[in-house]
Amino acid sequence: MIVLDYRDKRPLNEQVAEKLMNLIAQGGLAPGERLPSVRNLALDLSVNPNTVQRAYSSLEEKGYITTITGRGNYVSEESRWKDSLLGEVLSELRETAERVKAAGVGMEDALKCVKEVYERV
Amino acid sequence: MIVLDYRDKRPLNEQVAEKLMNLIAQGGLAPGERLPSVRNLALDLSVNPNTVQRAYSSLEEKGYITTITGRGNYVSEESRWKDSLLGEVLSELRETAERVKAAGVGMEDALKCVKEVYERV
DNA sequence: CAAGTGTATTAAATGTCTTAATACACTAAT
DNA sequence: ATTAGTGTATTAAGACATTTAATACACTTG
Repeated sequence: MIVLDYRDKRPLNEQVAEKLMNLIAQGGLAPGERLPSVRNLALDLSVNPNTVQRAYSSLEEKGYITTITGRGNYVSEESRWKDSLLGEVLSELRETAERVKAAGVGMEDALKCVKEVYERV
Repeated sequence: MIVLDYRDKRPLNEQVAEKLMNLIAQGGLAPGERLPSVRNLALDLSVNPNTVQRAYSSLEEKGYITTITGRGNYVSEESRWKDSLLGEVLSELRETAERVKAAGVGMEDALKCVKEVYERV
């Protein structure tokens, strides 16, 4: 389900959170679906439960999942996170585009680059 | 010349390097121009000389500046860094585009976003 | 020679991340 | 009620990166 990259310098809890978020955003985890328990996912990933819990906490804070004590963590309805995700991701794209532009890349090349990503399988 | 952001979680030496790199890429520091000495910039930024030196080292490694022991650090000719900067920046754009796509943003919207950045003054 | 330069080293302080070992409250099934 | 499984919280310890500090050395220029 998830594979951690130990060469990546980012904290494990962030990696876990991001990968789950991507899964949710792409529909790999449907709204209402239950996530693995903190302890189970920690076992799967060979990671400390605290690390998984931090990942889950940040996901709940951002609205991707809903936590029910004693039951588990469930994927939220799309309406809970869709808008903020779009906003976040588009502002990231703007920032990157600014940097690309500042580096002297022409608009045509930048657009072509984005297009290629979309047209790839 | 440079202002550090202590709310930013990234290391100071990376911030210094990035801000100088942006200045160079945008022509704020012309090729051949001399950079402040390690000690002087450290004083200006209220930062340890070691921190500035690390920033300068990474800039030299990437070809943005040329270091001459006993004399100082000088901005390299554009040809030294232009290509690698383009590559780096385009791969960053690809990564961001992947993320934008994964979040469910349509290609048209993504392209429009990039276009708007370029058409802005 | 003197001043200013880049460079290197060692030590200490700090902060974050991660693991580990518990403990507690809640929920569901029996 | 008991039990198993859940989320949550706490404390301690270690590993690691970042930064500061205090030096020292080699080089270049005037």
